[in-house]
Amino acid sequence: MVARIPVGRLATYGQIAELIGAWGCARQVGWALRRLPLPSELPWHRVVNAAGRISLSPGREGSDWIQRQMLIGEGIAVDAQGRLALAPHRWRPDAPVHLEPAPCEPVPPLDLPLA
DNA sequence: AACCTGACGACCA
DNA sequence: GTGGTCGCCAGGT
Repeated sequence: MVARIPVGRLATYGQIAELIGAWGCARQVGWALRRLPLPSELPWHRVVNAAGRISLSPGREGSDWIQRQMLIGEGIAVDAQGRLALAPHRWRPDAPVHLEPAPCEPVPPLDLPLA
C-alpha cells in the first residue's frame, strides 16, 4: 500500500493500516517501516503521523532527517520540528479498497513490486 | 509474569 | 498552539 503513494503525496500510519484492513494498527505500520533496510525502493518517507509531523526520534538514527530531506526534495515544505502541511498533500487511493478486518499481524517480507 | 519501549492516535486540559 | 493521558499491540528484558 505504501508503494502506491505517488511522488509528492502523503499518507499517515493509521491510514495505511486502515487501507490494508488492519484498523487501529498504526503502530504496526511504524513497526514495519522501522525495519526497512535503507535505502529502500519503497516510498517509506511519504508516511507521516496524523499530527502532520515527521515522527522525530533518536532511535531512528537519522532516518527521520533523511525523511525530511526526501520530502523537501519532492516539494513538500518541512520545518525544523518536522511539521508539514498534511491536508494539501494527503493521498487517497483512486479506487476504494475493501478488505476484511485483519488483526495486527507482523508484516510479511516486503518484496512487493512498485506498481 | 511484570514491566518497559516504540517511525501511533484520539482526547482533554 | 502545546503537553499529558490513555488505549493500542509487538518485542525486548
